[in-house]
Parts: sequence; structure tokens; C-alpha cells
Amino acid sequence: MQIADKYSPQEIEQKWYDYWLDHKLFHSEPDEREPYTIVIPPPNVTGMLHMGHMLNNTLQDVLVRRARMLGRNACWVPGTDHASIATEAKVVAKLRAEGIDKASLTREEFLRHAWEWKEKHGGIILKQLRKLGASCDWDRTCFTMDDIRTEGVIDVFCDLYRKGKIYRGVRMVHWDPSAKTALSDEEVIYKESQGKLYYLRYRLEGTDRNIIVATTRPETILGDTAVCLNPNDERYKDIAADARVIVPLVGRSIPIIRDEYVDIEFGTGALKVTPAHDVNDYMLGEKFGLETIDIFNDDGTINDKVGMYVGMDRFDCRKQIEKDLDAAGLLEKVEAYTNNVGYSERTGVAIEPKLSMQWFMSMKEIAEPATKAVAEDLIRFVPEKYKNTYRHWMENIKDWCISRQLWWGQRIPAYYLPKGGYVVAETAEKALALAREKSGNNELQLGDLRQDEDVLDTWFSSWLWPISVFDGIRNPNNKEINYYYPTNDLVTGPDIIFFWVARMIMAGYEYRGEKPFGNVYFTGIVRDKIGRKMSKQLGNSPDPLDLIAEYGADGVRVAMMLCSSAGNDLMFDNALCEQGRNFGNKIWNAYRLINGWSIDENLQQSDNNRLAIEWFRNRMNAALREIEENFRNYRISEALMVAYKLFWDDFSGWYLEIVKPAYQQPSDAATIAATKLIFGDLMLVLHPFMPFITEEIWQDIAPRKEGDSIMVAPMPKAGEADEQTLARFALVQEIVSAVRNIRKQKNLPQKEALELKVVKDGNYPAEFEPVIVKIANLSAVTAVTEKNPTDAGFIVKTTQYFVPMGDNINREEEIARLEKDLAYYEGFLASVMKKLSNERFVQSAPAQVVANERAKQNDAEAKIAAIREHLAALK
RNA sequence: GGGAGUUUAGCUCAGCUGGUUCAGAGCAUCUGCCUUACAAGCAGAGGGUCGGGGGUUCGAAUCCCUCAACUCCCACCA
Repeated sequence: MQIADKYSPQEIEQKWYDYWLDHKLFHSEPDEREPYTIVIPPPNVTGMLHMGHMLNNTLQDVLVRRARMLGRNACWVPGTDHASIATEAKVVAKLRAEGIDKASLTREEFLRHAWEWKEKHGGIILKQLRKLGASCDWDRTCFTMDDIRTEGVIDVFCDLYRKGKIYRGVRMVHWDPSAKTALSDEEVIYKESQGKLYYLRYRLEGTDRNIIVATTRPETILGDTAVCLNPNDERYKDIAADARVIVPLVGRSIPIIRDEYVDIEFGTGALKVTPAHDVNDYMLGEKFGLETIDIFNDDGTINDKVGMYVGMDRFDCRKQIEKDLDAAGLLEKVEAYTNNVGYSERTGVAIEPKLSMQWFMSMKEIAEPATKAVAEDLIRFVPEKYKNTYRHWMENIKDWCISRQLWWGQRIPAYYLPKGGYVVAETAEKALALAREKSGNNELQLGDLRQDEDVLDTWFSSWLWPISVFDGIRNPNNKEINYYYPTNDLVTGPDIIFFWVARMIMAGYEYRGEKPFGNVYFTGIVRDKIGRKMSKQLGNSPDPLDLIAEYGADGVRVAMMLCSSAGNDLMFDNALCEQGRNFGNKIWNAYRLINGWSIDENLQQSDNNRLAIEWFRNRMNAALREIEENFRNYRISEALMVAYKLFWDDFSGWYLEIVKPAYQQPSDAATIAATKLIFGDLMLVLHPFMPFITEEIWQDIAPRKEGDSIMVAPMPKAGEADEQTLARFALVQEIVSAVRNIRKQKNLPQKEALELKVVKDGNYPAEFEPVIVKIANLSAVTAVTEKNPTDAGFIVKTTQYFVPMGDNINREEEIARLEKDLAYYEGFLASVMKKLSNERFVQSAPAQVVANERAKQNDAEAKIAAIREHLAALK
């Protein structure tokens, strides 16, 4: 068969993905086998595949494919997240572009648009994952807002409410003026921002005296209801207890209060108090019974409470008020100031602390078993450092604000009664029954009840994911949840350890009494090669699909794996894709080679080939052991590197070179069969990393039936690796390398066969002599006892070797080289002897270490003696 | 303000409880080869006083202290 000498992934990847789908090879059903389960971190339903997803999903696919080949019933459940805020924002923007204002729509109309959008864009990302080769069980695709998941969420809300874990109350929350909703603490990102510190003059009522107050937010003076001083501040000792000041521009008279909360050192030691717009001020307001004046509309513009700057955006207002204060002589000075400002994780706008009625979940109790599980390694974090982060957060956990003032999401199942009060129930009908009971009014109708307008935080559905994907909330005893839960590995980014990982663990213990997963592998952030985070704005993120088109999915997968060690950020570089692609090409060409061999049935297997096969089997066993060990520790990139070197160096570089018949010559049947077997095994080992090319070759290397696949072929297990064989072959490699070196140094043509003389001793790998002859291109190996001064020599271990040079030898050069070697070994010996002559070393070091030093001494002495002899002969 | 992590070759990283020529790998670089599997390749080579300083030890990349740089997380100081 004629095969191209360049591997083209594009031609085969789609073919095999379709084949896998056609034969339902990704699908899993409960059976007697041990399950292996991964639930995908559900990407945003309207999201597009980015490099972070590539990394994350490649890792999951490697784990799942390997588990499948190890005989586990592997199930990787895919799905998407409804991403309340992000999706709603996108839909709102899209409607606005069409000239439709969200406010002009009813809830139902808006949701129709949103679902339409979801149907159109939803799941594109899942389609993209197929290009990567992801072996998800697509029949199980879930959505956090589909019927089953929604019912589960509502059930859980009601259950927690009945358990008294969910409550409603007015609190200061983080308000996103763009999305016009409250956020949880986790959805706020604090960033240092360059701001200004404004010093404002508050006139002390009835005097000419001004109290100077420093603030970063002058616009909030509209809501000032006090000025607070520290009672110990000498500067203000003379001010009367009941003194009042006038709010600049506003003209309102407000009290002066005194509290040690105020830092005397900061600014002027005077703090303006705006209970509606600052968390600390709110607490002061509570303590002193201050009035709360909310000056903002939900969108961050100024409302009409005060009658000034009405309708102006908060930031415009800040600028304007600065001008006005200055004009009125009320601005003492302005300083540059850096402070920490909270921004919305989703919309990026500055958060406004806002007092509002919200739903909360109390977390303290539910966190306890979850904290313990990680502390005791029932759930293992990789890398371990995240245990700390987790523990710290869990031990200081705050109540979770779970209500969002949005429409896209699960609507809170609370129903308000006409005369006040509310009931919580799974359905409107149940709510009605409860409401009648609660109010004692049996005449109440459904229409009299008003359901809460808010929806639940998206994470309130994704925290149930490992359970809900198996319908384990609604049907906690179904066959699937009992079989697949707890899942095995979770692969995700550390950025959502609180949002998601911690909460899933809590939900797991609350609703299954059991952990949701055994191991959590935290990936790093994908950065570009100069260390910048990949982002749309910077435009430094390659489109994963372009990469796949250019390098093949296998190539890109290899690239991702090569640069990813758990928990560390990875510097992604397209050059890695080239390396991945080149590796595919290497595999392809090795296959082309063996594929072209013909069998001569009369040919006996040569010693050469027999030895090579024996050696490679041992070598492979050693590598398999390393790979198993690396997988146990989630060192995926190292596992790949071992497989990479096994294929490239050991198999292609050594094994194939040894067994390769001369051009267009046949080989013996046994060698070809063994080589194909080995090649097949190598494909199995590489399959989790490079699913496509390995399937292509595996299908071709031996007769297969329709429906057979490498995907479900058993992974080779590490057998015994005979150390002796490996050590002897390592000597062969050194000898060959040394001969090649001489060739290079002396400028001898590759094609010219050389003679090799050996002073044979126990360290000469005589059994591999035919291999040495072939690979080093020797005419003969001759046993000698004497050195010829014109030979070029080298030593491997304790054995001396010589290559006759005839007239080629340059005595001066040779002497110089040997003297250099001699100096090195003498230095080495000296350092060994220094250790050995140190009594304390010989006494305190372990026997093994001392024995090793003695062995080094012997080797070095042998080498020195040999070099001296050779030098003497030369001179 | 608190905490965690990182710092080893030009780049990306291994180096487990201190001890095998332990200073490594891959990539990149340099040199020589278009040798009929593969130039997306083959063969060979160079390259690091393991961030700085101090200490413990017979022995330190590895343990301790300290300083520096970078990264991340947490925290309500206007």
C-alpha cells in the first residue's frame, strides 16, 4: 500500500470520531464492571471553546480513555451551564441591538427570546469539543436548566428552606448596576484602582469652623446622615457632643457621632457616614440609629430622593460634584489615592454596596463534613496546596446570597400571600395549599399568590451537578446514581474552587451523605509564551479550532499535555503544537516502515532481532511502570513524556534500527509479528493522548472486525523489567555512541564500516555483539589485549575499546584528549577518596552509600590506569 | 494587612523522605549529514557556582534562618 510520507490528521480524525459515535463507544450503562466517572465542568451554554477548555477537556479525555482501556466502565457526562448573568446580559444586548428594551417585555416574552438564543447558540461549545476527540457520553448531555435539573434545584431549595437553612432578609449586598442584580461575595473581584481622595468641608453648624472629611466617593454625600469622629481624637475634643454639621452642597444638617471604629491616622480623622452605600457605614448606622438614604437607582444613576443630579450616572456625578464643590469653595484639596474597588466578575462594572431584600443560605453547618473530607484526604486535591486555600475559606465561610434579580434561571419557589407572609413549595398547587393553611383562608386562589420575581444563583444549580446529572436529587435511589456516584476525578480550574468545588462537596454530603468525587485535579491558567493570561481583549489567544485544523487534534492535545503540570500556569506556545504534530508524523513514518516489510518464511530469526525484541520488551515494561506511577500522581505531562521517549528514542531510534532489514530485503516472520505486536502495544499506550492516529494505525496493523476499536482494547500492563538486560543494553548504547563520536571527530564517512577492538572483560556486553556491529556499522569486533598507539580509544564502564585509525590518527590531538580525560577522572577520584578517607563519612553514612563510593573508586582507578597505559603507548 | 506558592540550561519544567558521575528532560541553539520510514528527520556537541546571603551536616538544588523578585488567594479601612 502506498502511504503518504507526511501524516495528515485532517483526513482521518473526522472518520474515526464518527466511527466511535456510530458504534456508541462513548456510551456507558451501569453494569458489573467497576465504574469510572467524570462529570464535565459545564461550560457556559453560549460560550465558545477557548484554550482553557482545551486544556481542561484534554485532561479529562486522557483520564477517561485510559480508564476505559483499563477495563473500567467509563462514563464522562457532558453538559452546559445556563450561566444566569452572562447569558441574560448577552440576550439583553442582542435585544437592544434589535431595538428592543428588556423593560418593555414581560418575563415570559423575555424568556422566549432567551430560550431561542439558547437553542441557537447553546451547545456550540459541545460540538467544538468533538473536534478535540472528547469521548463524552453525548447521550447523557445535560443542561443546568433543563427539566430534570430544574426540578432538582427547586426540590433542594424547598428542602433547605424547610430545614431552616434558607432565609430571607434585608442585608447590604454587592449590587451589579449593569446586570441590576445582587451578587454573592465570590462574584466580586477586588482590584487596585487609581482614584482620588477628596477632602470636603463640612461646616460645623452655627460656627465658621469646617470639619474636613476625606472620601473617595464624593457623590455619596447625597446620602450622608452623619459624620463620625474618634472619641479619642484630640483635634476634635472641643466639639460639643450634640454638634451637627452641614453636608456640603446638599445643605442637610446631620449629627456628629463618635466611635472608635474611625482611624485617627487616616485622612483627617473624620469619616462621613453613608449607611445606604457602604458596609461599614451601614453598621455605624445600625449602631447609632441613623437614617438611611439610598441615592441610587438600580442602574447606578442618581435617584430623586435628594433632588440633585437626578438621573446622572454615578461616575458622571462624581466628576460634576467635584466641580461644583470646588466652585462653592467646599473642596479643600484632592489627592491621588489607590484603593481597592470591587468589580462584578461577569459584567466588569464597579460594584455598588446596596441594601436590599435577598435570599440567603446559611453555610456554617453544611460546611462541616465538607471541610473534614478534604482535611482527611477523603477527597484528594492535586496539587495539595489548594487544601489550605479550601480550609481557610471553609472555616470562615459566610452565608451565601442565592437570589438574583434576573429572569434567566430557576425562579425562586416562594409565593407571597395577599395579606403578607409567604410560603415555599415545589409547585404552585402545593404553595396554594400551604397558603390556605397558613392564612386560614380557604378561598385563596392561585391568582392571589404572587411568586417571588427572583431567580437563583447559577451556582445553586451547578453545585448539584455530580448528583443531578444522574437524576439523583429527584430520584435518590435510582440505579444510575447508585452506580456512578461518587464520581472519580474532577478536573477544573482553581478559580472556581469556592464557586463550585467547595459547594459540590457540601451538596454531596448533604444530599448523598457522601463525597461527590475522589480526586480534584486543578489545572493552571493558560498563558501565552510571555506569561500574559490569554484573553479576548489582548487577542493573544489562538482559536483552538484553528490550531486543530493546522496541527490536528492529536498534535494540539500533545501540546496541551506537554506544558501542563497540575496547578501551575502553563505558557502555551504554538511551537508545542509543532512538536505534537511532529510526533504524529514520527509515528506515522515508523508505521510506514514496518508496513513495507515483507516476510520470507524460510528466514530464521537472527540473534540480532531476537535480542532487540527481548530488550525492547523489558524497556517497555520499565516505561509502563513509570507511566502507571505518573498517572497515579496525576503527572500527566510526565506520563506523556515517558511514552514519547519510549516511542521516539527507544522504539524508533534503537529498536527499529536494529530489526530493520536492508533495503527491499524481507524479514523473518517472527520478527515482523513481534514488531507489529510491539507497535500495537505502543499505540495502546499512546491512545489516551493521541486517540486518532493510534486508532488509524491500530485498525490497520491487524485484522479487525467492524465495531472493534482501540478505545476499548486493554491497556498493556507493566510486566517485569529485567534490570540486567536493560543495564547491558545501556552499555551497547554507550559503545555505539562512542563509535559514532569517533566517526564524527575523525570525519569518517557513515558508510565506511569500521573495525572495533575490545579488551574484553565482564563489562563487555558480548551477547549484544551483533547489535553493536549492525548499529555502529562495524566490519568486525576483534578481541585484543594490546593497544596500538594509533588507535582511537574509549572506555565504557571498565572495558577498553579501540578503533584503528591507520594514518588518520593525530597523536597530538589524541594525547591532549586523553590528558583531559585523565585530569577529569583524577579529579573525580580525588573527590571520592576525600569522602572515603573521612572517618565521619564512613561511620555515619548508610552502608549502601559507602559501598557506592567504593565502587566509584574502583571504576575510576580502572579508567585512570587504562588511560595512562594508552597515553604511554602513544608517547 | 494576612496567607500560600514560585525562583534549577536560552524557553518550559523534573529532581519523592539530604547520599548511585546529581546537576537532569523536552524544546530551542550550534556542527555534520537530503544515509530509500521520517529534513515535521538522523548523528554529534555546547550550555546552569540550582534567585542572593547565612546556618545545620561527614555531605545541601534538597533541611533551617534571612533578604530579594514574581504570581495567586483572602480581608470592609473611608
